[in-house]
Amino acid sequence: MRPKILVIAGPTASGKTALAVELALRRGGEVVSADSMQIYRRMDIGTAKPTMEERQGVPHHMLDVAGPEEDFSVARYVDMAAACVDGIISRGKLPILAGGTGLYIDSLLSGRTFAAFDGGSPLRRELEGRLQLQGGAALLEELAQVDPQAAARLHPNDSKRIVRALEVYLTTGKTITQHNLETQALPPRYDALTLTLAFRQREDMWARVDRRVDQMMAAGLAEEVRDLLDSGVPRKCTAMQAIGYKEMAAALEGDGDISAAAGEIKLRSRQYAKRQLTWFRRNSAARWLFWEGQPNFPAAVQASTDYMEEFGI
RNA sequence: GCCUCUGUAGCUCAGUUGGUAGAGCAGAGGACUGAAAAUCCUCGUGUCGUUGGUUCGAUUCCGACCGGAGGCA
Repeated sequence: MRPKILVIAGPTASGKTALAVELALRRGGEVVSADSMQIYRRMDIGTAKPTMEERQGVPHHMLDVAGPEEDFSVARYVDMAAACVDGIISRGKLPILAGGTGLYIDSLLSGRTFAAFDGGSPLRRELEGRLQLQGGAALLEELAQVDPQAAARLHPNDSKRIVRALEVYLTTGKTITQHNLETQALPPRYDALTLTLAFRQREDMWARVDRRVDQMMAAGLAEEVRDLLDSGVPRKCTAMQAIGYKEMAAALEGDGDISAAAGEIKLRSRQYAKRQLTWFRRNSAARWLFWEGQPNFPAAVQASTDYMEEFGI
């Protein structure tokens, strides 16, 4: 029998943290973050990492587990987060997986494994070089020779995935299609009740996102980014691709227009939230909690508790 | 007051030598298996400022009017 866990998903600024903490306090749980950017140390304001006050004494895992110059990955996340979840279970408490990175959540729950990967391998550099010279269509054609199914699903412009598919085949001798099939056949690691938070009206979500960005600016996002840059964190690393960081870094090293950067951050955050919703919508088993205008936590706690009782956690 | 330029999709603009129009951005939807806050795909009918005129036909030409920008006095 698979361990049962609670998952709280939702787009950015939908209230995941507050609900997770509240439920953890009531039920005796610990929070495991499922956020690809809160992973990094020294990135607190821009990632809206829960403060100590917000955590209210509830243990939080998978925050600050990597340096900003490090390159993290889903595979590393799954390994580490699974250990956290299992530890919580062994302590007799409820694991609450809370976060907005759909790939991380699904990968952890499904028990998915990932094909071998070695960072800056010569093969990868070669593939990327050829991508520049010959273009995606040529590489896609080459992929079609060995893995027609994967090639059929990929668009010539989707160079990131074309390169990875070729890389997987050339390093493991197994096509990514086959790897995916095998991994899909694996039994899920956990039995999850997923609660997805969302705003009924898109405009309400935008307003919330905008307000949150204003709060980040007031809390010193510009200084946080400045510090990262000053300490030598390269602009191109994964952490600096986070929304809020890349725009602010560009402003700080460019025209210095901080308020224009804030506007850009709001825009990118809204677009990100939309993409998150697209991801979450495909989980047909998820229970959705919709906010009417503003978040209503007492009501959400009540609804969540009902669902949890029904689910048996 | 006069002169010049300008008014086209939510925004910035292109265009039609007269046959009712198209890009970027925004927006919507989708994808996603070791970068995922990343990356990629699909979707464009709007009184062409208003109103007269010329014309088989005007958003396109002409006039007037109403916005906007600049110049001269």
